[in-house]
Amino acid sequence: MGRSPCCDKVGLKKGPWTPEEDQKLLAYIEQHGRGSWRSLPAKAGLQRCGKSCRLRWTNYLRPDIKRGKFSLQEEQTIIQLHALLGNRWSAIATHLPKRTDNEIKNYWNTHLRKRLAKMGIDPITHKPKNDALLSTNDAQSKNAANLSHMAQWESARLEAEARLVRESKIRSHSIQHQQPNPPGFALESPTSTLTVSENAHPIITRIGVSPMPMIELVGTTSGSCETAGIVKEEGDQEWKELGSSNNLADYKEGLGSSLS
DNA sequence: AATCGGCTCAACCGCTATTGT
DNA sequence: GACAATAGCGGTTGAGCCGAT
Repeated sequence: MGRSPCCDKVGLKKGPWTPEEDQKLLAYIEQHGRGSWRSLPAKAGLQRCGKSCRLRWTNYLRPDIKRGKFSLQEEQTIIQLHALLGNRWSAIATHLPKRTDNEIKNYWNTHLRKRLAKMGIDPITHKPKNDALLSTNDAQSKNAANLSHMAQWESARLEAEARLVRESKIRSHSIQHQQPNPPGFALESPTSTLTVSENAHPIITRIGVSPMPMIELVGTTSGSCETAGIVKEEGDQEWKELGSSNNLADYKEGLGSSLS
C-alpha cells in the first residue's frame, strides 16, 4: 500500500483556509464536480494537497451540511448509535445525514462523553461505572445486554449492506445491458437503495423507535451474512421472526426501553 | 486590564481499505 | 498476484475564544 506524499510536498500550504481558497474550491467543484482530489488543487489553482481539499469540502463547504448546535434528538441519536457502533463516526454520521463525522466526533469528545461520565456512565461501554449497581439492577443489566445484541446486529447489517452494494453494482451493470425490467426488487432506505435479486430472500429489519431514526438491518438468506431475525417486509403490518437467534425475543422486547 | 486555564473545533497525521495497472 | 495510487477513517493537535481570577 502506497502512502500519499500529501502536504509534505514543498510549497503546499497548511493550516486554516482563507475565504479566497474556499471560493476557489467551491467554484471548481460547482463547475467540474468532485472528480479526483489528487489533481483538483492544481486545476483549481490551490496550493493545497488533495487530502486537505477533500477534508475542507466534506467537513465545511459541502452545501448539505447542517451547522450549529446539536438538537436533543441528535444528541440522543449519537449516544444510542455510539453504544451500538463505538467510535465508528462515519457509520454514525450516515444516520445523521446533515452532520459530518468530524463534527459528530468533536461533539462526542467535547460534550457527550463528559456528560455521560458525569452521569456515572462509562462512555466506552455505555454501562454504569459501578458494577455493583449493575448486578442489583435487572433493568440496567438487561439494557446493557440488549445494547450488546444490537451491536452484533448492526455489525451484521453493515457487512450485509456492504456486500449488497457490491453485488448490486455488479448486477446493475448486467441488468442495464440485459434486463430492462429485472426480477427481484429494490429496497429503499434513508441512505441508499439496495437491489435484491429474486433468488435471495430479503431480511429487512427496521428499528424505528422514536426519537431514534429508522435503522434497517438488511440481509439476504443467499449470502454468507445471514442476519435472520425480526422481519417486517414491505406492506406487512406485523413484525415476523425469522432465524434462530436465542436473543431475538429479548432484543425485540428491549428495544422500547433501550431506545425510547 | 492582564493573565491564566479550560474548551471548542477545524485541520492535520498516520493508518487501512479500495481501486487501478 | 504484486504493487502503486487514491480515498476514507479515526485519533490527535493547536490556534483562538471565553470566562474566571
